[in-house]
Amino acid sequence: MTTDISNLLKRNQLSVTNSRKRILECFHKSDGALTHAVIEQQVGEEFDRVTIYRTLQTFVEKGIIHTIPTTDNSVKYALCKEACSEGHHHDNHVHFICDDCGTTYCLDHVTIPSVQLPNGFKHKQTDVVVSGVCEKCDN
Amino acid sequence: MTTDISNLLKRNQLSVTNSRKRILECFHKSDGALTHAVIEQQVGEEFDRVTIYRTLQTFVEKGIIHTIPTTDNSVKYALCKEACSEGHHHDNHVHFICDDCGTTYCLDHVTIPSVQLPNGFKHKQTDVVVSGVCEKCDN
DNA sequence: GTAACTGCAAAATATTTGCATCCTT
DNA sequence: AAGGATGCAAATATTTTGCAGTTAC
Repeated sequence: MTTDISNLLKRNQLSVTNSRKRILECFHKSDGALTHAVIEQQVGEEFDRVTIYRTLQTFVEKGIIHTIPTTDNSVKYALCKEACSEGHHHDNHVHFICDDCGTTYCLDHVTIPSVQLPNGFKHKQTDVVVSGVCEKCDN
Repeated sequence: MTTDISNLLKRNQLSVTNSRKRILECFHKSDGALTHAVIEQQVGEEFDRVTIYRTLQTFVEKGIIHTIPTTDNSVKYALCKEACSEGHHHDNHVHFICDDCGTTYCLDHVTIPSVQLPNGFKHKQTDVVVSGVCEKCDN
Protein backbone atom coordinates (compact mmCIF):
# COMPACT_ATOMS: atom_id res chain seq x y z
CA MET A 1 0.00 0.00 0.00
CA THR A 2 2.62 2.47 1.10
CA THR A 3 4.81 0.96 -1.57
CA ASP A 4 2.10 1.48 -4.16
CA ILE A 5 1.93 5.14 -3.27
CA SER A 6 5.68 5.55 -3.35
CA ASN A 7 5.88 3.86 -6.71
CA LEU A 8 3.18 6.08 -8.07
CA LEU A 9 5.16 9.13 -7.04
CA LYS A 10 8.44 7.80 -8.39
CA ARG A 11 6.82 6.84 -11.65
CA ASN A 12 5.90 10.49 -12.05
CA GLN A 13 9.33 11.84 -11.22
CA LEU A 14 8.18 13.21 -7.91
CA SER A 15 10.12 12.92 -4.70
CA VAL A 16 8.41 10.90 -2.01
CA THR A 17 7.47 13.26 0.78
CA ASN A 18 5.18 12.96 3.76
CA SER A 19 2.60 15.39 2.54
CA ARG A 20 2.31 13.75 -0.84
CA LYS A 21 1.96 10.32 0.68
CA ARG A 22 -0.58 11.57 3.19
CA ILE A 23 -2.72 13.28 0.57
CA LEU A 24 -2.68 10.29 -1.73
CA GLU A 25 -3.78 8.17 1.21
CA CYS A 26 -6.81 10.40 1.60
CA PHE A 27 -7.83 9.72 -1.96
CA HIS A 28 -7.36 5.99 -1.62
CA LYS A 29 -9.38 5.86 1.57
CA SER A 30 -12.21 8.04 0.39
CA ASP A 31 -12.67 6.24 -2.90
CA GLY A 32 -14.32 9.36 -4.24
CA ALA A 33 -13.70 12.98 -4.97
CA LEU A 34 -12.32 15.43 -2.46
CA THR A 35 -12.21 19.18 -2.19
CA HIS A 36 -9.26 21.12 -0.93
CA ALA A 37 -11.26 21.93 2.19
CA VAL A 38 -12.03 18.30 2.95
CA ILE A 39 -8.42 17.30 2.53
CA GLU A 40 -7.29 20.10 4.77
CA GLN A 41 -9.75 18.91 7.36
CA GLN A 42 -8.58 15.31 7.10
CA VAL A 43 -4.89 15.97 7.40
CA GLY A 44 -5.59 18.42 10.20
CA GLU A 45 -2.71 20.50 11.43
CA GLU A 46 -0.30 18.05 9.94
CA PHE A 47 0.44 20.12 6.86
CA ASP A 48 0.19 23.69 5.80
CA ARG A 49 -2.73 24.80 3.68
CA VAL A 50 -0.33 26.11 1.07
CA THR A 51 1.36 22.76 0.82
CA ILE A 52 -1.96 21.15 0.05
CA TYR A 53 -2.63 23.68 -2.69
CA ARG A 54 0.74 23.06 -4.24
CA THR A 55 0.54 19.31 -3.89
CA LEU A 56 -2.85 19.12 -5.57
CA GLN A 57 -1.61 21.34 -8.35
CA THR A 58 1.41 19.14 -8.90
CA PHE A 59 -0.74 16.01 -8.97
CA VAL A 60 -3.03 17.52 -11.57
CA GLU A 61 -0.09 18.48 -13.75
CA LYS A 62 1.33 14.98 -13.52
CA GLY A 63 -2.03 13.41 -14.29
CA ILE A 64 -2.26 11.62 -10.96
CA ILE A 65 -5.53 13.31 -10.11
CA HIS A 66 -8.01 15.29 -12.19
CA THR A 67 -10.53 17.97 -11.43
CA ILE A 68 -14.22 17.18 -11.58
CA PRO A 69 -16.70 19.68 -12.95
CA THR A 70 -19.20 20.76 -10.34
CA THR A 71 -22.19 23.01 -10.46
CA ASP A 72 -21.46 24.84 -7.26
CA ASN A 73 -18.17 26.62 -7.24
CA SER A 74 -16.21 24.01 -5.36
CA VAL A 75 -13.31 22.31 -7.05
CA LYS A 76 -13.22 18.58 -6.57
CA TYR A 77 -10.36 16.24 -7.29
CA ALA A 78 -10.29 12.52 -7.88
CA LEU A 79 -7.65 9.92 -8.68
CA CYS A 80 -7.14 9.17 -12.33
CA LYS A 81 -7.68 5.52 -13.04
CA GLU A 82 -4.48 4.95 -14.88
CA ALA A 83 -2.82 6.06 -11.70
CA CYS A 84 -4.13 3.04 -9.83
CA SER A 85 -4.14 0.38 -12.49
CA GLU A 86 -2.02 1.14 -15.47
CA GLY A 87 -2.94 -0.10 -18.88
CA HIS A 88 -6.21 1.41 -19.88
CA HIS A 89 -6.56 5.08 -20.57
CA HIS A 90 -9.75 6.91 -19.87
CA ASP A 91 -10.61 10.24 -21.33
CA ASN A 92 -14.20 10.07 -20.22
CA HIS A 93 -15.61 10.20 -16.73
CA VAL A 94 -18.98 9.71 -15.13
CA HIS A 95 -19.42 11.29 -11.75
CA PHE A 96 -22.34 11.23 -9.40
CA ILE A 97 -22.87 13.98 -6.85
CA CYS A 98 -25.36 13.45 -4.06
CA ASP A 99 -27.51 16.51 -3.45
CA ASP A 100 -28.01 15.39 0.11
CA CYS A 101 -24.62 14.58 1.55
CA GLY A 102 -22.50 16.15 -1.17
CA THR A 103 -20.40 13.06 -1.74
CA THR A 104 -18.99 12.63 -5.21
CA TYR A 105 -18.77 9.11 -6.60
CA CYS A 106 -16.67 8.06 -9.54
CA LEU A 107 -18.73 5.66 -11.62
CA ASP A 108 -15.94 4.39 -13.76
CA HIS A 109 -17.70 1.34 -15.01
CA VAL A 110 -20.61 3.31 -16.42
CA THR A 111 -20.18 3.82 -20.14
CA ILE A 112 -20.36 7.28 -21.56
CA PRO A 113 -22.31 7.58 -24.76
CA SER A 114 -20.69 9.65 -27.47
CA VAL A 115 -22.17 13.06 -28.11
CA GLN A 116 -22.93 14.28 -31.59
CA LEU A 117 -21.30 17.69 -31.99
CA PRO A 118 -22.18 20.36 -34.54
CA ASN A 119 -19.87 20.83 -37.52
CA GLY A 120 -16.52 22.40 -36.77
CA PHE A 121 -16.41 21.32 -33.16
CA LYS A 122 -13.65 18.94 -32.24
CA HIS A 123 -14.21 16.61 -29.34
CA LYS A 124 -11.49 16.05 -26.81
CA GLN A 125 -13.12 15.02 -23.57
CA THR A 126 -16.58 14.39 -22.21
CA ASP A 127 -17.45 14.80 -18.57
CA VAL A 128 -20.79 13.60 -17.32
CA VAL A 129 -22.02 14.78 -13.96
CA VAL A 130 -25.16 13.17 -12.64
CA SER A 131 -26.78 14.56 -9.54
CA GLY A 132 -29.46 13.06 -7.37
CA VAL A 133 -29.61 11.00 -4.20
CA CYS A 134 -27.04 8.35 -3.41
CA GLU A 135 -27.67 4.92 -1.91
CA LYS A 136 -26.72 6.03 1.57
CA CYS A 137 -29.06 9.01 1.66
CA ASP A 138 -31.91 7.19 -0.07
CA ASN A 139 -34.58 6.27 2.46
CA MET B 1 -36.36 43.21 -26.79
CA THR B 2 -36.37 45.45 -23.78
CA THR B 3 -39.98 44.43 -23.40
CA ASP B 4 -39.00 40.77 -23.51
CA ILE B 5 -36.56 41.30 -20.72
CA SER B 6 -39.05 43.23 -18.64
CA ASN B 7 -41.66 40.56 -19.12
CA LEU B 8 -39.22 37.89 -18.10
CA LEU B 9 -38.55 39.73 -14.86
CA LYS B 10 -42.21 40.39 -14.14
CA ARG B 11 -43.10 36.81 -14.85
CA ASN B 12 -40.71 35.85 -12.08
CA GLN B 13 -42.05 38.36 -9.57
CA LEU B 14 -38.96 40.47 -9.78
CA SER B 15 -38.99 44.23 -10.00
CA VAL B 16 -37.57 45.66 -13.18
CA THR B 17 -34.35 47.42 -12.30
CA ASN B 18 -31.49 48.73 -14.36
CA SER B 19 -28.92 46.25 -13.15
CA ARG B 20 -31.18 43.29 -13.82
CA LYS B 21 -32.01 44.48 -17.29
CA ARG B 22 -28.38 45.18 -18.03
CA ILE B 23 -27.19 41.79 -16.88
CA LEU B 24 -29.88 39.96 -18.81
CA GLU B 25 -28.80 41.92 -21.88
CA CYS B 26 -25.31 40.55 -21.46
CA PHE B 27 -26.63 37.02 -21.59
CA HIS B 28 -28.75 37.67 -24.63
CA LYS B 29 -25.88 39.28 -26.48
CA SER B 30 -23.29 36.69 -25.61
CA ASP B 31 -25.48 33.73 -26.47
CA GLY B 32 -23.29 31.61 -24.26
CA ALA B 33 -22.17 31.20 -20.71
CA LEU B 34 -20.69 33.97 -18.63
CA THR B 35 -18.66 34.16 -15.48
CA HIS B 36 -19.14 36.74 -12.80
CA ALA B 37 -15.84 38.27 -13.82
CA VAL B 38 -16.84 38.63 -17.46
CA ILE B 39 -20.13 40.24 -16.56
CA GLU B 40 -18.40 42.62 -14.22
CA GLN B 41 -16.05 43.53 -17.02
CA GLN B 42 -18.89 44.07 -19.48
CA VAL B 43 -21.03 46.29 -17.31
CA GLY B 44 -17.91 48.17 -16.29
CA GLU B 45 -18.29 50.67 -13.51
CA GLU B 46 -21.98 50.80 -14.10
CA PHE B 47 -22.90 48.56 -11.20
CA ASP B 48 -21.34 47.40 -8.00
CA ARG B 49 -19.70 44.01 -7.86
CA VAL B 50 -21.93 43.06 -4.97
CA THR B 51 -25.03 43.85 -6.99
CA ILE B 52 -23.85 41.48 -9.68
CA TYR B 53 -23.34 38.73 -7.16
CA ARG B 54 -26.79 39.26 -5.73
CA THR B 55 -28.46 39.57 -9.10
CA LEU B 56 -26.94 36.35 -10.38
CA GLN B 57 -27.97 34.60 -7.20
CA THR B 58 -31.52 35.83 -7.56
CA PHE B 59 -31.67 34.73 -11.18
CA VAL B 60 -30.47 31.25 -10.28
CA GLU B 61 -33.09 30.98 -7.54
CA LYS B 62 -35.83 32.02 -9.94
CA GLY B 63 -34.62 29.64 -12.59
CA ILE B 64 -33.82 32.35 -15.09
CA ILE B 65 -30.21 31.26 -15.35
CA HIS B 66 -28.40 28.13 -14.26
CA THR B 67 -24.85 27.35 -13.30
CA ILE B 68 -22.70 25.26 -15.59
CA PRO B 69 -20.24 22.74 -14.26
CA THR B 70 -16.68 23.55 -15.26
CA THR B 71 -13.42 21.77 -14.76
CA ASP B 72 -11.47 24.81 -13.73
CA ASN B 73 -12.83 26.50 -10.67
CA SER B 74 -14.77 29.20 -12.43
CA VAL B 75 -18.53 29.37 -12.09
CA LYS B 76 -20.33 29.95 -15.34
CA TYR B 77 -23.93 30.97 -15.81
CA ALA B 78 -26.22 30.61 -18.79
CA LEU B 79 -29.83 31.43 -19.56
CA CYS B 80 -32.28 28.64 -19.00
CA LYS B 81 -34.17 27.84 -22.15
CA GLU B 82 -37.61 28.00 -20.62
CA ALA B 83 -36.73 31.53 -19.73
CA CYS B 84 -36.56 32.49 -23.41
CA SER B 85 -39.17 30.26 -24.93
CA GLU B 86 -41.64 28.90 -22.47
CA GLY B 87 -43.29 25.59 -22.99
CA HIS B 88 -40.67 22.92 -22.87
CA HIS B 89 -38.75 22.14 -19.76
CA HIS B 90 -35.25 20.87 -19.87
CA ASP B 91 -33.48 19.32 -16.96
CA ASN B 92 -30.56 18.16 -19.00
CA HIS B 93 -27.90 20.27 -20.60
CA VAL B 94 -25.05 19.72 -22.99
CA HIS B 95 -22.31 22.28 -22.80
CA PHE B 96 -19.22 22.66 -24.89
CA ILE B 97 -16.17 24.47 -23.57
CA CYS B 98 -13.44 25.46 -25.97
CA ASP B 99 -9.99 24.74 -24.61
CA ASP B 100 -8.59 27.46 -26.81
CA CYS B 101 -10.73 30.54 -26.31
CA GLY B 102 -12.60 29.40 -23.22
CA THR B 103 -16.02 30.12 -24.67
CA THR B 104 -18.85 27.99 -23.36
CA TYR B 105 -21.54 27.00 -25.81
CA CYS B 106 -24.96 25.70 -24.88
CA LEU B 107 -25.79 22.86 -27.25
CA ASP B 108 -29.42 22.61 -26.39
CA HIS B 109 -30.43 20.64 -29.44
CA VAL B 110 -28.00 17.84 -28.69
CA THR B 111 -29.76 14.99 -26.96
CA ILE B 112 -28.42 13.65 -23.72
CA PRO B 113 -28.39 9.90 -23.46
CA SER B 114 -29.64 8.46 -20.20
CA VAL B 115 -27.05 7.06 -17.86
CA GLN B 116 -27.46 3.72 -16.17
CA LEU B 117 -26.92 4.22 -12.45
CA PRO B 118 -26.02 1.57 -9.88
CA ASN B 119 -28.74 0.33 -7.54
CA GLY B 120 -29.90 2.77 -4.90
CA PHE B 121 -28.89 5.87 -6.81
CA LYS B 122 -31.68 8.19 -7.79
CA HIS B 123 -31.23 10.34 -10.83
CA LYS B 124 -32.26 13.96 -10.79
CA GLN B 125 -30.17 15.76 -13.35
CA THR B 126 -27.47 15.03 -15.87
CA ASP B 127 -24.94 17.59 -16.99
CA VAL B 128 -22.68 16.85 -19.88
CA VAL B 129 -19.61 18.96 -20.43
CA VAL B 130 -17.71 18.38 -23.62
CA SER B 131 -14.38 20.07 -24.12
CA GLY B 132 -12.34 20.44 -27.26
CA VAL B 133 -11.90 23.04 -29.95
CA CYS B 134 -14.77 25.14 -31.23
CA GLU B 135 -15.52 26.09 -34.82
CA LYS B 136 -13.93 29.51 -34.46
CA CYS B 137 -10.64 28.26 -33.10
CA ASP B 138 -10.46 25.27 -35.41
CA ASN B 139 -7.91 25.90 -38.13
C1' DG C 1 -45.68 54.82 1.25
C1' DT C 2 -43.59 50.41 1.55
C1' DA C 3 -41.03 46.71 0.31
C1' DA C 4 -37.45 45.56 -2.27
C1' DC C 5 -33.01 46.75 -4.49
C1' DT C 6 -28.49 49.00 -4.59
C1' DG C 7 -24.01 50.88 -3.16
C1' DC C 8 -20.53 51.31 0.08
C1' DA C 9 -17.69 49.60 3.75
C1' DA C 10 -15.93 45.88 5.83
C1' DA C 11 -15.68 41.12 7.19
C1' DA C 12 -14.86 36.46 5.99
C1' DT C 13 -12.82 33.08 2.65
C1' DA C 14 -10.05 31.40 -0.71
C1' DT C 15 -5.88 31.39 -3.42
C1' DT C 16 -1.22 32.89 -4.74
C1' DT C 17 3.55 34.42 -4.07
C1' DG C 18 8.25 35.21 -1.93
C1' DC C 19 11.62 33.64 0.76
C1' DA C 20 14.18 31.16 4.29
C1' DT C 21 14.60 26.49 5.97
C1' DC C 22 14.30 21.57 5.70
C1' DC C 23 14.15 17.13 3.41
C1' DT C 24 14.78 13.78 -0.43
C1' DT C 25 17.87 11.79 -3.42
C1' DA D 1 25.85 18.64 -1.59
C1' DA D 2 22.01 20.27 -4.59
C1' DG D 3 17.55 20.77 -5.98
C1' DG D 4 13.21 20.50 -4.85
C1' DA D 5 9.52 20.70 -1.18
C1' DT D 6 7.65 22.85 2.87
C1' DG D 7 6.17 26.38 6.28
C1' DC D 8 5.39 30.91 7.41
C1' DA D 9 4.10 35.58 6.41
C1' DA D 10 1.84 38.41 3.57
C1' DA D 11 -0.21 39.91 -0.72
C1' DT D 12 -4.31 39.14 -3.86
C1' DA D 13 -8.56 37.67 -5.15
C1' DT D 14 -13.17 36.17 -4.27
C1' DT D 15 -17.48 36.03 -1.93
C1' DT D 16 -20.54 37.35 1.90
C1' DT D 17 -22.81 40.43 5.21
C1' DG D 18 -24.73 44.75 7.41
C1' DC D 19 -26.69 48.87 6.92
C1' DA D 20 -28.19 53.30 5.13
C1' DG D 21 -29.91 55.48 1.13
C1' DT D 22 -32.58 54.89 -3.21
C1' DT D 23 -35.91 53.06 -6.46
C1' DA D 24 -39.83 50.37 -8.33
C1' DC D 25 -44.55 49.66 -7.92
